[in-house]
Amino acid sequence: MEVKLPEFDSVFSIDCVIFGFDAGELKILLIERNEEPFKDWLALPGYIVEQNESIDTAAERILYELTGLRDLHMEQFHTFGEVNRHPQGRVITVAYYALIRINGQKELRPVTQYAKKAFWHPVNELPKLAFDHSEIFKTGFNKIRRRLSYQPIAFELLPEKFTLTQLQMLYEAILNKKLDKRNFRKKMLSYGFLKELDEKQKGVSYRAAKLYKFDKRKYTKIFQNELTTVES
Amino acid sequence: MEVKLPEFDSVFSIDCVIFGFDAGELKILLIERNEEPFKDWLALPGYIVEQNESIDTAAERILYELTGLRDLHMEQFHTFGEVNRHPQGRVITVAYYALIRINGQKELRPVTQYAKKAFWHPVNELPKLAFDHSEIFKTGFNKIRRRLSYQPIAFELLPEKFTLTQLQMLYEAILNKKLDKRNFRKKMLSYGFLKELDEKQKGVSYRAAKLYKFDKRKYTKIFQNELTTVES
DNA sequence: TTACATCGTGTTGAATATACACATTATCTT
DNA sequence: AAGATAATGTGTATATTCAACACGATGTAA
Repeated sequence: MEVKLPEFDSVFSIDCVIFGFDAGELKILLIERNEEPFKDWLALPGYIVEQNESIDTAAERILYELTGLRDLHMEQFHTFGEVNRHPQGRVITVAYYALIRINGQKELRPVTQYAKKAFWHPVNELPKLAFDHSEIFKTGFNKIRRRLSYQPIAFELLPEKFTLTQLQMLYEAILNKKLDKRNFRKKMLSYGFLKELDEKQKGVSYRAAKLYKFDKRKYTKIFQNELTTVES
Repeated sequence: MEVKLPEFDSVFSIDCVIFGFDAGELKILLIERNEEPFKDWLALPGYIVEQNESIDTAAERILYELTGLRDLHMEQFHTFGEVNRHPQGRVITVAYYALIRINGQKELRPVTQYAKKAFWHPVNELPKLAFDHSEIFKTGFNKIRRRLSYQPIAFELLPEKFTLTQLQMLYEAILNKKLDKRNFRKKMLSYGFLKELDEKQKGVSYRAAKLYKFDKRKYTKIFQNELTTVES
């Protein structure tokens, strides 16, 4: 080390926008804060990056500590660096998102004291969130919307077996518009990564729909072809 | 301030991937470093964010200091946060890109001592760069490639008046493939944001081509309509 | 005047996207 | 068991977009 890096009172943090889909509604994961500033406020799960961990690792750890959720594939989508976004000092935050299945089983249980609890909240009618988290959410939501229109990322939100109507409802929830049933089905099936199962929906009081499953192998094959990247 | 933020020996930095187009070639802006580490290496223009400036402001300042360029519209595209990406400590860097006109007039002249010089270098055959800058460049290049396929961002690289052939050559340089002349023209003109001028190319030893100009007003109108964003 | 280099232009067929309605099926109720 | 209910599952016609493809016109230079 020939030159010392300057020492500022500044830190990095991670905030996570985790989308889930349940009961026909799109939701995100919020925590209730148990720490100042913004104690008792609702906020995105987020915390400070340790000095010896990469930001991707930090994102996983932080989400786990605040919500008990693990092993989800998150991706960074934007970095927020306004000077006064944190009242206690300079904090630049890297925002990540993920789409996951809300599974009745999975309990949301913070493993640190920083969060009182973690829970799913519908994306419509979100309350005001701590810090600039409302803006972070909005940016993230717009990202996945746009992404959904050219990449089939919706499957990550659905249970393993799902009906085409469920899939369509999810698209409609994210894109916030009605889609045509026949055209939607035609298009989805034409991709070739939906596998029709020999099984039907259970427990509905009307004609049960066929269940489908997402064929990841075919999906990645198709998806890869669409990306042209430089390697050199 | 009730709780103090932790004090790590960690800093934010900004790195800029600035694209230009000249003599039919796509280029990026590099500097020759005048500081350890990586003294004398080629690198992307980049430096440390001050405590009292937002990252967007920092990006502008840093680019100016290292290259003399001002007032360009940069956008962040990714944040690099591996633990050991900087040999002197923990440095997380937010990468920005911009597309600009290389103007014969504009001198590239660093105003700080951190860079010995700044210059344009063709994106093909880039040498190994300092830090993880080769990777940052690659990520940025892939970003603009993908972006070019759904947003007409190429105009930012061309002189104010340009021919359709020049525009096509630029697309071909970025996308790295040949395009069909007639289809390309048809499509570009169909957008309606190209304004045909009453002027022709000068100084060529063959039939001169018509000059066009980019109509920013129409462009933004069309462009806005394509984005559906959430506001609430 | 001739050679050269690039400009500028249209059509056709294929693929994709859009608009649109009703008979079928399983369940529930009486 | 008959009828009501609620959602499933399916096809066609039209418009739009994309892809492939070649050559005469024009200006410059020798």
